[in-house]
Amino acid sequence: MGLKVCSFNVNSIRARKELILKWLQEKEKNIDILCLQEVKVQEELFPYKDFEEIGYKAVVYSQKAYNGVAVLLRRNIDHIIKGIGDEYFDQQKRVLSVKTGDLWIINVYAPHGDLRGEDKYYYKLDWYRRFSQFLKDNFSPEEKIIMVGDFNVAIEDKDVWNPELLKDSIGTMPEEREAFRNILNWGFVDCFRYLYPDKKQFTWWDYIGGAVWRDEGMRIDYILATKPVVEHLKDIYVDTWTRKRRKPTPSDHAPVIGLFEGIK
Amino acid sequence: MGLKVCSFNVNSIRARKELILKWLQEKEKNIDILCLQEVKVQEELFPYKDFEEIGYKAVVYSQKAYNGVAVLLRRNIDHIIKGIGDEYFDQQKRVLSVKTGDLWIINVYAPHGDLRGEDKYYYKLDWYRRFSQFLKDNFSPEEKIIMVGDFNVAIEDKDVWNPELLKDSIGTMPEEREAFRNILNWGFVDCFRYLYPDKKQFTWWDYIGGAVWRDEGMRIDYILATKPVVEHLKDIYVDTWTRKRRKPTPSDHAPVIGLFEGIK
DNA sequence: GTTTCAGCAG
DNA sequence: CTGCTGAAAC
Repeated sequence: MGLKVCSFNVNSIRARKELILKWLQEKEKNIDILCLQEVKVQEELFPYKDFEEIGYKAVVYSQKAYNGVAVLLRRNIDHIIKGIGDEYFDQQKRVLSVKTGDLWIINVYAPHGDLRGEDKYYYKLDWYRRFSQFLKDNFSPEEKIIMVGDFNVAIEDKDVWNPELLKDSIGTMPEEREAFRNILNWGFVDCFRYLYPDKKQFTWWDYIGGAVWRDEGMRIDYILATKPVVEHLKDIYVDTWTRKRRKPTPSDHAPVIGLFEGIK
Repeated sequence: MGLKVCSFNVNSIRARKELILKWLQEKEKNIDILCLQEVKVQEELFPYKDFEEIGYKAVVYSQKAYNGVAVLLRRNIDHIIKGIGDEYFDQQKRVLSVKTGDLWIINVYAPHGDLRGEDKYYYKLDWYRRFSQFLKDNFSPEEKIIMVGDFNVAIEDKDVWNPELLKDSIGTMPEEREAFRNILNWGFVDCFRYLYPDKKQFTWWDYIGGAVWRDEGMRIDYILATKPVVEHLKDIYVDTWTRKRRKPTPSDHAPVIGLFEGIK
């Protein structure tokens, strides 16, 4: 009777629909809240029906070709916030907040970024600043909040397979880490690292060169929780069932799954 | 101990590979000579290996994105002619001739054409003239020749589902029919019509509107044979096993299969 | 309706 | 390496 929450960057809901449905039915039958990133589809074209048939209501905030997030759940939907309240940044559909009971779910797809000095490098840092503001404006660390998603930052060196090789690359730069750290400092706990201080576990592996087979990846997908929720954290793990296959082609990310017990 | 010859416009060997292999192994296990059209792939990228594994040697004459033909066979390859000996027309890879024993196989993908007066309308008629010349230059009607392929012409009104509706459309125009008739008159018999003078049987159905389910098609794929071969013709049929399905997506054409008995 | 490509994004 | 778009071809 725990609460099972999943964050999964699917890299296109259309390309991945069959695999996700199979996974939900054969491997992870009792996920309560499924947060998807990079669904890359117009909202009207989201396959609502397929997920309804297995019991999920879908809240979708998305756009054509890029970005797009969705929260699928088997619980009441009591409030929805689409975007971060910024006309400029909300041109890219990256954040969807859904309240169920007294629990907020914030589903995030942070910008990928680029190398230092490039346009997208600055966009990412600016986005993080604006996103911090959004959190401060709408939530309090005293509330029950589970924030999940692809933050496109590996918070520590132990979260990348080869820190020397990947020093100062996208997702490991100190200024990116600081931007993400600000979010945590506001009042979130990194659930995975909280339970497993030393574990090497990645959530993303490059498609190129079959990196997943040598476990050359990064941990950039997170389940974060405010203090009132962390108390209920029971376990958290990365499920490579979808990722470690060739056909049908998987997402380059694996889902992260958190278990919370005794939460209403 | 007959000879089974197949003509199949696959509309991309890469998109269709799995379906064709499945069909060859589950439905048509004993095809001796398989002629493919519109393989749409660079020769280096043709999946030679997959067909070798089930016993076929592949001779490929193809190009990127458009056109491209291949002859797959389980017999000796004694001579190969690529193209029609014309630098201009051979920019489009449409004709591949393979000799096995004293039997010639000529595999043809004729131009699609366009409505009267358009560039591609003239290209098609010009191509037919040049192709006639190629036949005269290289072969004799006294030889054993099986010529197959997508000729993009429905030779008679009974070869289209609605002759009134499709009058003067691509593939039914009198000048296209005359161009194809010239080929037949040189010394080829239309094997299907020879055995079945009145049968309504199409080989192509438009993807649009699910035409195949209402049998709204055209007969534009043929197996032709010179007199010394027609004597051995036993049967000919269109196999809709691949065409009548939704997944994996089939070609818009169905294969035509001819049976010749007592041929060396 | 389906496939191809280039160009872009990740 | 995989995905999406938009145009062109059929």
